[in-house]
Amino acid sequence: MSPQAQQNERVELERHGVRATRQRIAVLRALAAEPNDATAQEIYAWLAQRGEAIGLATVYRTLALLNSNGVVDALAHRPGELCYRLCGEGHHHHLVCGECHRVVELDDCDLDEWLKRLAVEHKFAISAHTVEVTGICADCR
Amino acid sequence: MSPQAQQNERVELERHGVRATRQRIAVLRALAAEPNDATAQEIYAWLAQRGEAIGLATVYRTLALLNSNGVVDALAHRPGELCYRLCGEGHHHHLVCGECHRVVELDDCDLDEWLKRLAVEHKFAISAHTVEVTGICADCR
DNA sequence: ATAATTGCAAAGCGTTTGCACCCTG
DNA sequence: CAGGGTGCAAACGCTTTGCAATTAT
Repeated sequence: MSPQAQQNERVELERHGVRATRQRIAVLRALAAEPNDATAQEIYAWLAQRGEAIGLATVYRTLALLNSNGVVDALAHRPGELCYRLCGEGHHHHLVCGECHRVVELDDCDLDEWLKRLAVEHKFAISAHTVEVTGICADCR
Repeated sequence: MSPQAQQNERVELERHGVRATRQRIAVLRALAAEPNDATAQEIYAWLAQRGEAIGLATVYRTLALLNSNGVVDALAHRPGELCYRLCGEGHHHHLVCGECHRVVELDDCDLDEWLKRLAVEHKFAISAHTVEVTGICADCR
């Protein structure tokens, strides 16, 4: 990878007040290369295969850090493991293909009105909501 | 527990083509006693505390079985563990209090129109969707 | 310089499984 | 009585952690 390309990841990390290390830049690159979501183990394997010297624990620590800084999304489609993916700005949900695991990022969320109604009806202060839509994409049919 | 009370659980199990054993009846009773959701471990502890002789593995096996037979819902609010709860009939979503983990079952789902639009727009055959709304309930505020 | 980050290996966690025994139907 | 169900303990897979060595600012 060119020093030029690394520059993007470095800036992204520093923008979030995170120290730019070789390993963190590598994880960010792996995420950028993956159009869908990936588990920590998959990212580790991807990097190892390309000769990146990085420990599995570091991958986990980095993903947790990036997630808490809002750089990556953590999806829990299956119990017992988390999937991560670079997230766009703002609030959004995902449409996942059950066959090939392709993920489409949805940018519109029509739920606000419904949520407001729920808040009143059940006397909840609603802080968050997740939506995950599953189906089969055109290519898998 | 009275033999009378056991009868309800027995019928419920047999209705789903599941053999009624002492342990399965006990798990069903534990679920019925829990207004919110519970993990396998919590159900095991609840039963053990009441002197029910049951193995942890059996609790896991029973919950998996009941889930695949549509008797219980499995929610994954937290990574690495599943929560189970008796589910009402039909399609519904949950409103969960992040503080006390109280769960409110929502019976209206206004998403159908939105989903239809997504299906067309992204050429997906949509098979399922999950929604989970998190907030703080009135009692915890 | 020095405080943060890393790697390794060990521990932790919830969950699953193999197998001999037991019970339901 | 036959086949499914159970208990135990060991195995599992993913994730986290302790600690000494390394690295970024």
